[in-house]
Amino acid sequence: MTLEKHPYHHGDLRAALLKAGEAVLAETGIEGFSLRRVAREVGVSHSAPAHHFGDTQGLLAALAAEGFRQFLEAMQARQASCSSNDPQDLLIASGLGYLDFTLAAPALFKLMFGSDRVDVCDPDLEVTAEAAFDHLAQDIARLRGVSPYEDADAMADVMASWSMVHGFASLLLSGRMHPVQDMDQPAREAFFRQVFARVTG
Amino acid sequence: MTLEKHPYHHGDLRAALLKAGEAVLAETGIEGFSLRRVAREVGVSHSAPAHHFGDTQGLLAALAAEGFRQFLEAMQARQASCSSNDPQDLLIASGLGYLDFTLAAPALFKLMFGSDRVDVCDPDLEVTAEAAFDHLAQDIARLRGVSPYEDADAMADVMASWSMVHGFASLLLSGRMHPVQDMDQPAREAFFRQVFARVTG
DNA sequence: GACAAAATATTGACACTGTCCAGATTGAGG
DNA sequence: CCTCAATCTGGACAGTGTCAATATTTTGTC
Repeated sequence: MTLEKHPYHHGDLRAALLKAGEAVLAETGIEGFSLRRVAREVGVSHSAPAHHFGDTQGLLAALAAEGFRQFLEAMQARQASCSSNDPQDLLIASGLGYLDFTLAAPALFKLMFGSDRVDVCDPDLEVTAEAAFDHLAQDIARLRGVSPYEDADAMADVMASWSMVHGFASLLLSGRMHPVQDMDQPAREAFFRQVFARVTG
Repeated sequence: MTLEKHPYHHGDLRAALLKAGEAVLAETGIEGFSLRRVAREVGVSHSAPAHHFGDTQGLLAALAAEGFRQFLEAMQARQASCSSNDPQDLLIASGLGYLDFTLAAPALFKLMFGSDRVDVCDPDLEVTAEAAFDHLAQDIARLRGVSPYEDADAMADVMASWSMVHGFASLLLSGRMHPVQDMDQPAREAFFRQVFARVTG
């Protein structure tokens, strides 16, 4: 068979669907997302994805899980490029990584945190989401010298920090925070530092 | 004609569609929302809504605008039932109203702040959203003694407060803030007060 | 009151969607 | 080699949004 474009078995269809799915999601947003479109993109029949992800919810859950991995990486990357070792600076770095991811992959972000269209009970998704939360918890642990899981005040710090950065990011995406939207990136970061410092400063 | 169930002209179809639309939205969520379903609910042909709202985006924009009105009312209601006149207490009351609305109409909240499926440029929507924002701005003006529109620090206060309460509400809805989710209402309110106080306290 | 114009609602069509089901193709283990 | 399970295809079905053509009613004007 010289034409090897369409072997009956794709080889690694699951990975290909995830990759294409992410692209489609970024292009069309959650509402325009279509399982058939993803299959078409990969060059496979419209009901092939079902064998790997069940239904649309399943694929979106897998994408969300992948999103949480990238999300964690974004926070870690900002911390890695942070010269300081001050716990406060490291927390802020996480916040900036949070924002980086949000702005880089808005549709994915909305999927992870807002959508009714994803199976929230997916085990892999729960694990990766928990890992991202844990990262923030450890930031606070380093800052307060006590684990949030053992100290209610520290847990309140986690919730406050999380709410602040998440609200900031969400409002930025929603298109309703006009004053901040119009800033360029450096100005926005400076503003965010100023705002974020209130909660832990 | 003795049977007056289906007069050709509905009378006030626009209002009926809005009402049914809100119910459908609450029941099925944004992703499951269907224009035909709303029309069916009202007992009218599947393309009748087009004459009043154009397309789905149009109806959803109108619903979102209506949502912002209720949203503002929820904040005002909490303030009205607030015995204190302390600006700080009034701000917190707004925050609690913010939460009230979020928990009472989660789908509407997501529509107003998160959805790609609503026409963000709808004039009525812009006005009502602005009015809600203004309410918060006045809370800060009262607290700081200067208008946020004329003072950058006060505007930063607005953004910080808004981000905090919005993040708290969003995370609560997202189902990812487990520690707070499991609280009953009084405990959650107490916790929110504690968290929210950090940003303006 | 009569009649044209505009607003309102219906019906049918089209392309698209997700999901189910029966069948075709392939790879792996006995 | 041969069976069996995994994988993939193609067709079917009900549902969707939106468009265009048509029907009905109200409104404004003479």
